[in-house]
Amino acid sequence: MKNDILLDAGLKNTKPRRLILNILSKSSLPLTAEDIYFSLRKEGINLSTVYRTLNSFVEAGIVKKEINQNKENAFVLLEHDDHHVLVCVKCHKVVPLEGCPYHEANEELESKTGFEIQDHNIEIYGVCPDCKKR
Amino acid sequence: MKNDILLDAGLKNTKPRRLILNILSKSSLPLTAEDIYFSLRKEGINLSTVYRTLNSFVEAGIVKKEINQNKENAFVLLEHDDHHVLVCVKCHKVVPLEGCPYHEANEELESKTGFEIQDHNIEIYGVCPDCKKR
DNA sequence: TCGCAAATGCAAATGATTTGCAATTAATAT
DNA sequence: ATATTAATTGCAAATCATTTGCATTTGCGA
Repeated sequence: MKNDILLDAGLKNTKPRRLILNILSKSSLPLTAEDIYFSLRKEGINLSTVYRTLNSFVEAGIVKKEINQNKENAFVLLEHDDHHVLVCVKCHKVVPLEGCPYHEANEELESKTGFEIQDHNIEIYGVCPDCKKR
Repeated sequence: MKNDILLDAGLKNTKPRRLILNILSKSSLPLTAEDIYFSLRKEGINLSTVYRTLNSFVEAGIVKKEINQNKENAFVLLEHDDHHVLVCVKCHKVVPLEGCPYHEANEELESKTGFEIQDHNIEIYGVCPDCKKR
């Protein structure tokens, strides 16, 4: 069941962790520690706890730490990582892609490398049509 | 010529910027502001200048800000981004991949989206052979 | 249910990044 | 080549993000 995410990772099943996991699971965008702290303001969870929890989630491989569109440190559930995006190097627009042109290659990659592949993330950089006009 | 990178980006061609660009161009790994500051210690460049320069490089689309293996904020020349890596979600080992299985799809993607593609970055998450054993 | 290691909250400390301002420098027009 | 002007820099101080120490609480296994 779902709560085993924590147990499996060797983490005690506590209220702050359940709450934070829940918030992350509802957001496909990466969230900053502040974002999460704010969502939890009525629960009285401490900001230190948010940071400590996020760090242990990263350590456990549940969550990925990355830079969000606003250049802040942010956290996203690995399984929610927005896998395929085009990023404009001029205006920093981010356009999600449909489908995954890399799916077929996974099996080959698994046998070649011995990795058990769970997820992947593709970012493509270029100049968007709007910025090309300028 | 190479120095036009700065001019093209609308940035004045100054000594700190040339030096920082040069350091970035020699490293395929993402570097922290501190890393760069340290490399420049004999040049007497101020740490604020390093930060300001890196931010304007990011703004100009020359450089990407990302989280390095040590979970710090770091900067890498877009053209040096280590494009294809396997990341173990258990031990955080990073294994670079040879070749790019996504290369052929670029042309199709350009015509489909109108983007002028310059670069791309693929991260694949999974469990490495060593961690599978445990 | 008990005992203990792990987790939490709080306040304080640290570390990273940004900012204000005066002095300098690079690009532009003369 | 020089003067003009806006952009850039260095420095010190401020701010913001993140971590830490410690006393208290809580979850989990015996």
